[in-house]
Amino acid sequence: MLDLAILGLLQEHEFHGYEIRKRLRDELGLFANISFGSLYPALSRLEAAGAVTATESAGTPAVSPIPLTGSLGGERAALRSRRAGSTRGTKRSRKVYRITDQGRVLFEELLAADEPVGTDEARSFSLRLAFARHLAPQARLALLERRREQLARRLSADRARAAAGDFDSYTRSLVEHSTETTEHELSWLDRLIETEKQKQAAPAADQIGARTVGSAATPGKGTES
Amino acid sequence: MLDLAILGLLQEHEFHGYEIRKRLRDELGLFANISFGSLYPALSRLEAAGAVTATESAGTPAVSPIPLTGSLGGERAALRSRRAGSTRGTKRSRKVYRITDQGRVLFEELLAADEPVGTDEARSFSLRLAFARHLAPQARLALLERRREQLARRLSADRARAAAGDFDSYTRSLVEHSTETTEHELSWLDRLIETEKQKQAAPAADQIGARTVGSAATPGKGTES
DNA sequence: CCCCGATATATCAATCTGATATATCATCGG
DNA sequence: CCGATGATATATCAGATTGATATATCGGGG
Repeated sequence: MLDLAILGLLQEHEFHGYEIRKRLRDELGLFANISFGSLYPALSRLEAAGAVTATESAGTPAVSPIPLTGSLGGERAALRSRRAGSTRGTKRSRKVYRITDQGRVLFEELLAADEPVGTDEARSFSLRLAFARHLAPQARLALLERRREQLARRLSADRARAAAGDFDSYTRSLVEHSTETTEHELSWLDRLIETEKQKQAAPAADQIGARTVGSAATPGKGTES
Repeated sequence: MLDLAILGLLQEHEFHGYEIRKRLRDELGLFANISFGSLYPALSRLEAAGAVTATESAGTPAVSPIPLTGSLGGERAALRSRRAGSTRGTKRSRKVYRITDQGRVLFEELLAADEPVGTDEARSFSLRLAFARHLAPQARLALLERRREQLARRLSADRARAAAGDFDSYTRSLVEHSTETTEHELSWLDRLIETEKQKQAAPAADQIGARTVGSAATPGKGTES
């Protein structure tokens, strides 16, 4: 779960641990407050797997106030070890993580996989949808429809429970609300699917060659072994 | 989390592990599929804490097909040890769990506590609401209003995210849907709160002495064991 | 000057999931 | 009668996550 989120964040930018946490919290909102006890082990995991590289940095100040679309392409000029000269502005030695080619492959696998990544189906879907722009139109549609099936299953389960109906008023209200929420999400998803199909039916012409994943029709390589 | 769910189930019935799992899955629906790796340790935990007692049973057949509202009050007549005579119908030696007075106290504490029980706020609230009938009207209202505050916080966070708006269409749709869902739940909660307040304003006269928790006004004993 | 809050990394116990192992019993087909 | 399958039933393990705690640096307010 976290692995996918981290790799997704690192797609277009390099970050250090503490800031990854902030981004995940403030931007996506999917992870209310990731624990450092999961974040740092996840980063170690990814580093051990060769998906990211860590660079000890004495940290280029003025980056903190959220530049977002900033360029800062290849400047790994820091690396004064720790506690070297301290050019002033050395907030504190940080580990800056950058995604590798291997990491991009892993990202694509995690993103396009059939099974939910991690323990929570809803979270898994939301996370993947947040990165859906990295998926091939085909895989994107598949993602939406897998989620649709999940919700349909949940809806029948909810309805079955509602029909059984040996509940007190609180539990009944809970089941009813759950049913409504599922219906609401289902209709939202249907709209998304409809939009997606129209988008694919139309030639659209622009940005077809964008970085995509999971389509058997991808030209050349097809690295997703 | 699981502790509260188990104790809640055992309030009005005794069960063995496997069936607790089924009940939690089929009735509440809050736990899609509890792992045995959490269920059995939880039962051991509760037993060690003196909240439940375990009785090795050779198991009274014909209980399996979901009697639900069945009486079967005090028949712990089994207990032929394991593999004794086997009166036929001895499914398999099971451990039947029964809640203790200490367990009821623990249940009330967990149910009325301010902090979410376990890791998931939504789940924690749903679980507590499902057992809200065991709460004093006062504590019940407090539960609803604590949840209301959570949702209000989430709503502002969602709106802040939506306002920032540097998203692609998928993420934007996600944020919008999340906002709508939160609003929907908020209005549901407001209705619940309103109903609850009216219920408390009206004398109602009947079932005031029901088992309640967290009210300093609860009358004596109340042991319906 | 000192404490506080933000930044930054790290580790620990407790818990939960998913997988796996073991064993009994019922049912259905051959 | 036998074997496969699936439901019942308990147990344990590795891996992931949370919440708490520890450590350390830095800027600002009182």
